[in-house]
Amino acid sequence: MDEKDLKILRLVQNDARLTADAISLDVGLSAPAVQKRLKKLRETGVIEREIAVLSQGKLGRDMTIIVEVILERESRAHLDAFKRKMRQAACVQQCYYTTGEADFMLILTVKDIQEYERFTEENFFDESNISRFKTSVVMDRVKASLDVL
Amino acid sequence: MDEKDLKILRLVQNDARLTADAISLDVGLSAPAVQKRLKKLRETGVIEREIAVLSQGKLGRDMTIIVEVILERESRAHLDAFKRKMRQAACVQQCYYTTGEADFMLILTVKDIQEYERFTEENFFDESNISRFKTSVVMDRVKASLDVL
DNA sequence: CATGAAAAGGCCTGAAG
DNA sequence: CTTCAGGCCTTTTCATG
Repeated sequence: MDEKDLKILRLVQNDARLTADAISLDVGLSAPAVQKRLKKLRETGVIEREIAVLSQGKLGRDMTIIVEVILERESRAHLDAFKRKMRQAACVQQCYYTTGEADFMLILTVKDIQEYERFTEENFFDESNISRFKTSVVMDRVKASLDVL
Repeated sequence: MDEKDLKILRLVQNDARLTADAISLDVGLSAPAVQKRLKKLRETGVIEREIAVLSQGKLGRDMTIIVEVILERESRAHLDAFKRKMRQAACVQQCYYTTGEADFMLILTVKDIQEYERFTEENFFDESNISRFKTSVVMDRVKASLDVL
């Protein structure tokens, strides 16, 4: 992992379709050398995966909601059950288990507020283990980068 | 946008390196037909971009922090200034302007708590427009999907 | 108008220097 | 690491439903 690897990573984390040839010009290596480094970065897990980012708006899911959840009981079994539920729920994009007031922080994308209401009924009200939850509607997605470097 | 397009999108949002040939088997089209659909999906912006997801842990930035920020004054100028700052800050991965108690919700990744402290000093304490902020440290990143479909 | 088959071009992957 | 050759993927072209 030298400076050239970092440069390659900065490029592909913004555009995974760049050809090795294009990268080689920026980095100052031959195209095969770049490919070799990319292969190693994938194998070692530095590059976890390569994905297509879809437009939420064009797919009719342009509403983003943030939810703080506080559980009633924080036993291991209850925590795991809640985590499992969030992983399965399609509209949950991100779920964090946190310190502080809330136990969990969720970021969801939905078509409209009705879809969110349905989500809460299926995931918060049926199960009595939710103490309370606080909903915030996102007015502006100011920044949504995935850049690590 | 028919069912075949949706199937293609579901595949590439998980793995953008799939060949058109591999996709064609799942979708029931020829490889060129898949390529043409992919091209159109890119041109129309349904596929916004294709990126490499890097491992935060392997790059030494495995600490995730969530911050709720409440501003002192909510004038347009102050809002814009804060948004601009967040866009520039490298450790800010996501920034949302929200309804509810907090004005902004941030998700950052840092190397350690010292880096976060530095961030707060540079962005929260120097400027008097921050009323208060609440920090939560992420213990478990339960889910971090980007799947829209 | 979108699909499929075949050919041309470009890109990636190995070996040798 | 680079150069070069081989092979795969992609991208046209063109004919078809």
